[in-house]
Amino acid sequence: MLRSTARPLLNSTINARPSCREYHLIKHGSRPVRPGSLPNRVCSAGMATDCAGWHLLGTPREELRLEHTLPTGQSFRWRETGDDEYIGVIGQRVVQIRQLEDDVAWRIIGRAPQAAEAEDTAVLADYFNLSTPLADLVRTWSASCDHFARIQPYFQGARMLRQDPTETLFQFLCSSNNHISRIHGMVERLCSGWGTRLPLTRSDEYGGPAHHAFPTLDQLAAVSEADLRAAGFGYRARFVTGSVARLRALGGEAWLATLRAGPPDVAVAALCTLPGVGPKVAACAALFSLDAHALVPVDVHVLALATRHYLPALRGKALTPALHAQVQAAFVARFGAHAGWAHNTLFISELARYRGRVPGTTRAEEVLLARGSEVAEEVDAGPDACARVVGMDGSDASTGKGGRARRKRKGGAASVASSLVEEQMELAPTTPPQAAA
DNA sequence: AATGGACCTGGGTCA
DNA sequence: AGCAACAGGTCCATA
Repeated sequence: MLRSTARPLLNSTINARPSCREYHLIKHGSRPVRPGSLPNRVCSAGMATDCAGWHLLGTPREELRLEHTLPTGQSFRWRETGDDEYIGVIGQRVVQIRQLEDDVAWRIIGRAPQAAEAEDTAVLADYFNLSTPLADLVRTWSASCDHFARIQPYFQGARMLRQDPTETLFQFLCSSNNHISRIHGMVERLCSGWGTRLPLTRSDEYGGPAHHAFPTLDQLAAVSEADLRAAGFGYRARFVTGSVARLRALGGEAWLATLRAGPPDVAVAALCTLPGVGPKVAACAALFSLDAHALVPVDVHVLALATRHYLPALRGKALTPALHAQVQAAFVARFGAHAGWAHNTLFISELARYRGRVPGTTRAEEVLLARGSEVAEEVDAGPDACARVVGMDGSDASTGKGGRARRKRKGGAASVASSLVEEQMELAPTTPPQAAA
């Protein structure tokens, strides 16, 4: 279990507001923490008017960064409510959570009656998988993979969550052939429509929408395919009702929970018997909720980075179950028992919204693909010329689907050129961000 | 065993 | 301003 260091937070982060300078004792795990050290961000105006209820998770930045963990596609239950601040639901609790300079602060702003306050800390620690030390793993992975070592400093604290199995399964049942913003809405409608509402306990600072627990299987059993279609689920409506029925026949939530104890391949095989669940969705559910830390959900992004860095022979091949297994094996061979965690950091670095954060890697490729052969000649001129071409000063705004579409059309030539640029850029020194992002 | 198409919907791109 | 292609896949029907 991670433990917070005893050192006070930086003076510059201390809030000067009188209401926050009272000596509340903020419990952190079994240890009280002097709240005089509660930083500005926690007590800032506009949200909190006092320090009551806030706790520290005890996670330095290399262990947990919210921006790399909550909105990056593991869970669709969090809403960004401010700069590095989120509100979401963990089980029966509504949680407000904020990134601090070198820790994370949280408090419960709503809960079901049966959710005991005494268990709050344990629930948070479990959800954030705090028994697994990410920083140690990162050191190991960085030693065994140059590419990982290069991109990781830009994506610190990308931690795997340990979510509820039922909730995770249905979230990712919605994810097929879909995009994140829409999945978020679908999950939200599922919860608000059929989940139990969680009463707010601190309504003084919160004026947002109501929060709901994820519906239980019994609650979901009352939902028809027509209901779901009306709620915008499209063809996935049938997957949801079908999986609900089958799960209930198998033993419901309790059956799903037993998969945590068994081997990952058994869990994946079991999940794949559910309608709408294929290798990718099963791997997501298992990695994000069933303690299957070695599993790697192979989607188009992961396949792309895998062929680029580990399995060049697979370039251009279709993402079949057999290929999925090959990529999975390659990740385990390289990253070991927590390959799924390593994959998570690599995956984030491939996302469009984060592309370009690492100088000379994914951004270079993106721009190269967008410009095609025009750039290829520059590549031959060496890293310096290449850096000019790809706009290392950030002036080039070429991102998104355009590049992807062109990649498909350009086919092999662009791919070859892209790896060439990457090779060149790997030789160029990069300057990772320092302590601050 | 592998490949190709269909499938709902909507936010972001491009002409 | 509209539109088409696409999105963090899965299922089913074919050779």
